Amino acid sequence: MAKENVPDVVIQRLPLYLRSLVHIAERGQKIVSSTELGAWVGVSSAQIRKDLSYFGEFGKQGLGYDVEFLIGQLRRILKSDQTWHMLIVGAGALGHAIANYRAFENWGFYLVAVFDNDPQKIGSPIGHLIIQPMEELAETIRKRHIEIGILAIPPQSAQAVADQLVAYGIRSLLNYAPINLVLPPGIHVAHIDPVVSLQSMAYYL
Amino acid sequence: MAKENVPDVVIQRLPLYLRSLVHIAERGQKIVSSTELGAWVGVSSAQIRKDLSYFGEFGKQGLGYDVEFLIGQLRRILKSDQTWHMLIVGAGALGHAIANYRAFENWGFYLVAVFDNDPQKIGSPIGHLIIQPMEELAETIRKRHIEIGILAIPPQSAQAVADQLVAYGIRSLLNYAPINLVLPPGIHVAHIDPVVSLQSMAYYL
DNA sequence: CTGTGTGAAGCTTTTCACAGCG
DNA sequence: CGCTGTGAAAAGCTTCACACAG
Repeated sequence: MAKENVPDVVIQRLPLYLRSLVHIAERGQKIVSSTELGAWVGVSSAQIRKDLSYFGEFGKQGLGYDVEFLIGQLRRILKSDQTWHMLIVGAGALGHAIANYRAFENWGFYLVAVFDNDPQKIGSPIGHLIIQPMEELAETIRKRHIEIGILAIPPQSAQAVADQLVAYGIRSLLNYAPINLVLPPGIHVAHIDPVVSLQSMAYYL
Repeated sequence: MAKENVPDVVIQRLPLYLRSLVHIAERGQKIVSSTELGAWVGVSSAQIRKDLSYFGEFGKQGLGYDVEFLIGQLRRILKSDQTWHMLIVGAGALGHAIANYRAFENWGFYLVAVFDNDPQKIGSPIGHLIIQPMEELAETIRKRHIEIGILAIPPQSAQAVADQLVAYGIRSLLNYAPINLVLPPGIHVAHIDPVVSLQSMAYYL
């Protein structure tokens, strides 16, 4: 399906291409060149052509790329054309904001369970779900076939909860806790830490 | 202050070093080697030594790095030892979660204003602030010396609001809207888009 | 002996530039 | 012609390996 070994950095750019392509499609545009897409995303045209060439030949020479076709190909490559089940641990302000975020389903990411260890919160509704106690983690992951965990908890407990999730079979983690998780090889983690982003930007101020 | 031209990728790693160093300091550890810090962060020891060498000689040969000293140096390099003023545009669920996030002040980032264009919301409290109308943007940015803008609005209006912020003098943007902003050179943008993170991870599933 | 700081080597990623096709 | 796809060249980044200092 995918070619040999594709650089990590390419995989991180494909979602950006996809996001801009959707935007271009919504404007009613049918065809796009690598130069134009590159201007939207902020990379060179050669970069885009080279990145796509890892996966096949999607363009028409002398013309460009069919926008809808390329969207479909990127969805397939990024596995956003199938269904994934996610859970959130942590039902604070952040957990609520994530649970009510409407953009996940479009891309095949379905939130199917939310957990918290606060007895006050357990049983309360959150979006269309009910907050569950941590004791039900293992069983819910197995029964609902959950592949992705989202951590929206304080940093003190993040490593321990991440270890639990991995022990119960989770292979991908989206970590909103401001701490670096140390996990076994084969587990994929993405960190979202606004302070880290701000600090990188502040360097240039 | 900073050496010649430091690669971007180095600047993006320094906040990760800082975050792990704080964690190490909280455990009461006084000295850390590049090998140990690398294990926490997930990079090689040579990488850490090389990255730090762009800015000076912070370690003691045969011993390692003084944790508190290195924290201080990284704070200085990343300009987290000074005060920055931020505003949020968008007072929805996400805007509220960000406004109530307690981790910014530790690093010198102070939220001083929140804006929304919904008349229903204007005047309501959010954290210790009051939601202001968009008409007050320009004046507030100037009077409060705001350098950083946070976008927590729907993607449809993100580009227009970003253009406004830049026109009024904002140089750094933290964008939570799932759209790629096209901005003039010299303006720094960091994107936080959980769908992009999830899509990159799903590739490996 | 331990662990930093750093040129040099090795590897990865990006850019170039052009053949080839619609 | 215009724009893709792609080897080859260039640039950038990481790792190696060792002199040196405590």
